[in-house]
Amino acid sequence: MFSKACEYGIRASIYIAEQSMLGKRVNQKEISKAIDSPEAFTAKILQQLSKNNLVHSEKGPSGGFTMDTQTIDKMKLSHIVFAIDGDEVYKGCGLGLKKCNEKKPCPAHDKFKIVRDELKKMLETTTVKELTFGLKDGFTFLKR
Amino acid sequence: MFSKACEYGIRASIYIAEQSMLGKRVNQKEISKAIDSPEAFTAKILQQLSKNNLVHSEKGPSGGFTMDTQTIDKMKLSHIVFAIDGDEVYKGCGLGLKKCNEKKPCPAHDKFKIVRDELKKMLETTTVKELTFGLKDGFTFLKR
DNA sequence: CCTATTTAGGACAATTTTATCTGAAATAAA
DNA sequence: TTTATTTCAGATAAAATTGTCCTAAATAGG
Repeated sequence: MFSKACEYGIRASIYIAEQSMLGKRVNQKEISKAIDSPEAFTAKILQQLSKNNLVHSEKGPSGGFTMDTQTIDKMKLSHIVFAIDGDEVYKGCGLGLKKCNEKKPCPAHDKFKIVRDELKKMLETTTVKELTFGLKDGFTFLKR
Repeated sequence: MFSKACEYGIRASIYIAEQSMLGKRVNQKEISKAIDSPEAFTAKILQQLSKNNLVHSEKGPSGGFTMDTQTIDKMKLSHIVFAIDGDEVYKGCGLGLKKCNEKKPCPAHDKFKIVRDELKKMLETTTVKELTFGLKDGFTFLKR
């Protein structure tokens, strides 16, 4: 559904948010360990998130990544997905047609529309913050 | 959402079904022209569909691909997707975890479940046959 | 039987995605 | 000021996906 980069990006964001709420700054190594992802590749994705102002980064010793309170409250999954994969997932044609729209739809247009709208709605309403809640209770997991 | 191979596979299947209902057998060249896909690559995908008994192929002059009436009536999108991409799209974890399930879910498990179930349902209930209906009327399109 | 046409199958090539490596820039602390 | 630590940026590598090419196998028709 999403690219590996996007999956890592979402997991990293959730982890950073969780740790930031505990007042903790985390670095690349910790993050990739916490979400079980390749370190260097994850670093690239963190750069992307940072450029898009979805996470805050600081260099130097005791540096690392944080997410400020405002962002934690506002950030939706759609922001991460858009920054990494774009909106093709829920805007593109299910059958891969370049110019598929209401006026000249592919045969499955309406069928896919329902699913894609559902996905879009989910991504746009789900906050990163709410996804952190289950973590501390040990109800949900970011690896394995 | 799906691989290119799968997108071409679905489009090809719809086209073959449509032509078969008109009593016409179609060959690789016609198919890739009709759905605007790379010919050799499409040939590979047709092989896959043929091996999975989703389409019928015949060699030699005046050979080509057909879909028998029974198959046209029964075939769902899920059959094509499964044959080419597998069931990862609607069974795999949205965040890419290998062992994500009800007992040990990822933070977004329930959120994704709604969407994936919707997708699964759509794929399992949508027939290739019904997708051909709009084509003859010029309401729907398989290319561009 | 011979030839032309078509699918089947395998090897190969190009592109995209995933992942690694190396050095520069920033910065905190000694 | 020096050193160690960290992110940033660019080059490179590996793997997967997408796409091509060539030959074999089947078969219809002359």
